[in-house]
Amino acid sequence: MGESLQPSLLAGFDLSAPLPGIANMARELPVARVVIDSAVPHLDRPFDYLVPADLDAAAQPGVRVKVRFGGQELGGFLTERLGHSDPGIKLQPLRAVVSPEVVLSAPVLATARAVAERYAGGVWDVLRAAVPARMARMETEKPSESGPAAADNPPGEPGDHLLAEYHGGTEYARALRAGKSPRAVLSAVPNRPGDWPALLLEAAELVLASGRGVLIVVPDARDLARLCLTLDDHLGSKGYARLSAEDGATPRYRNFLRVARGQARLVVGTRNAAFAPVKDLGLAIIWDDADSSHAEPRAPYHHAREVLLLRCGIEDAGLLLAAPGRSAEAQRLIRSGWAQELEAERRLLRAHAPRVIAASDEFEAERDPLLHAARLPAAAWREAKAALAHGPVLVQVARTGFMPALRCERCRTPARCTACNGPLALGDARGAPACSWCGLVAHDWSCVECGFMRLRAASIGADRTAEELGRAFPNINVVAATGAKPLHSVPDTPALVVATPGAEPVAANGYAAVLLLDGDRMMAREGLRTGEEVLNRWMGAACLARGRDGTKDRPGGGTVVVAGDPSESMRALVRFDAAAYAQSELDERRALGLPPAVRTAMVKGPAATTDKFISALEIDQEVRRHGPVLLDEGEHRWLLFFSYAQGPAVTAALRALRARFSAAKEPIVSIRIDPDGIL
DNA sequence: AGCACGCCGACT
DNA sequence: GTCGGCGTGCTC
Repeated sequence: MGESLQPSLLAGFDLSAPLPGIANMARELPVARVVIDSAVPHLDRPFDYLVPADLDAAAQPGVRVKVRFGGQELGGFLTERLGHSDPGIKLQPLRAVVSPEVVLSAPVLATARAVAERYAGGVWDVLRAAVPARMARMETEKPSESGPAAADNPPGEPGDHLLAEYHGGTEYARALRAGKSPRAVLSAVPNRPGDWPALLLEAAELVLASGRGVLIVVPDARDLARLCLTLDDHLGSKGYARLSAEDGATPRYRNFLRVARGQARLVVGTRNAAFAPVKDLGLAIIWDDADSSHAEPRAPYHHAREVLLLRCGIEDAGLLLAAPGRSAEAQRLIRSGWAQELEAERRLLRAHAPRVIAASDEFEAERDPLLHAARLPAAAWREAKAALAHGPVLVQVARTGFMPALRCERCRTPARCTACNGPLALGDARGAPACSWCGLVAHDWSCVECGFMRLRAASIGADRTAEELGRAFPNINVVAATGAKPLHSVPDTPALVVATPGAEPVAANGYAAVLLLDGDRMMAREGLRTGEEVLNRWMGAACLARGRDGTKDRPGGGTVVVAGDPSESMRALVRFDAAAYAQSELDERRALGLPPAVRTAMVKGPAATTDKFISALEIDQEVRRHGPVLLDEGEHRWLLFFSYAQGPAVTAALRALRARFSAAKEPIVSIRIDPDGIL
């Protein structure tokens, strides 16, 4: 800004009407620039305040402050100290420094700004996710003995060469150790010593040894628990900091302070840990970036992978995207040359991946009513039966409640109510199917397409499946693990473990078999990325199975049975090659001009305002505009398609216009950038 | 969300 | 001539 040319320290102060306390302001750098806690779009910019002399010492960049803003007291972060402000503005004094603790570092602020730009959202919304709520007592708590992270075990004993099992991995490791910041995408080989936590730890230790900090972001509490077991073993619980919203506000803030104070150089956590103020970040690692838990469910709906991409650019840090499968976005980073691919040795993958069997033999199951009820293909039943002699068997089913949707058994046409056209379902009370909208009981249902008179459950939930499997496998212990009843691990004893995607417990020595039962149901969801999501869920579960060959610490013979109609996803699972699948998906999207080969924005709100918003948008003519789509309650939705190169200009235009509309008191339009699940 | 400032009507 | 209606726009 041009004010650096302004010679007078006092420019901008109204000297004719001194403010209270102006005589007592700080002598050096008397102006504090503050981002305020306001969700109002046109107030999403810094405001300047005067620093009273008594707050001078505490008013450092990065601290929480209180300010007076248009009649009310607001919270905020002090971002800068300046010699003077813009001329012609009466500055208010800073009301208070909430705590001298520096909780917002310069690179994190820069990242938050970049994230807000990318997602056309407010900086404050990002900061709220980035900086955990203050817990005042934690600030005075004396740090429990051992100071900076000290590894009890020197880095690098068992499994020190896991990265070397990938083409380019040795060079990648060397670069990390040498203080460089390489970027890579890796699809992890399962059943290696210590599994993926050991692989990520190996990369982290190389960077720690180079004197820099490391950040590891995982999708959820289950993965975090698994990673922390490994870290506790190798570094001790004091050797790193763990940041997860699920740990609760107090431990979260305690750990956050250790990071902010530079007492922890290795940080692991869930999505918002991507903003952890790690000092001198050398490497950020994201595990399983295709998992939807990495997307923040609140505005501006940022994704941890994109946060880290921006942050690594800002801090010149390395990035490692590691996963059981491969997201199309990760594949794009390889294809564009931004990241290198660390590809597994094919021979190694063949030996350590489980054997995968595709079972599409519906008619076999029909002969056995028990298997039919549990919708278990005969091949799956045979494999499970055999595997149960050696260990636990995982059964992955689609996420849904107790109430299944019904279809015609012969032609698969969804069964609908004759009165209101609502979907028919079986309640938990056994009996005739009923409409789940109007409740009308369909006594003698027949298919409107083919006249067939038998129904089949399109899918049933984990609880119901567990019940049915109990009947198909008498005398076998059956446990269910779902989002509602999470279970992190199961013992290495024969049992059937029914779980929904993402909630699969880990078996101590791997599962003897994994049955993937609800592929058709998961595939039935209309959506551009359905095939990709299904493959990722399958790969995630398949990687919990034992390998084809045994290793010295794990038996072999692992088998995966995938049931359902043949599909590209199924073929990719059988070949255990998510990278090739992601590449072909990406090629297809590029040809069609669809995400993630292009970027998208969704604008939605009251019809008139939204249409006006779109026509007032000052963006390149080449940006494709689709709409309006009429939604419920008179709302309109528009979709914009634009290239990655056009991205910054488009999101900047959306942000600027949103601010203009907000200032003009137009109703709120909601904007989502690169939303998942709309297309 | 609150507060100032501003341009019209009603009243001491 | 002055007080005050609330409509519009800004808030460091």
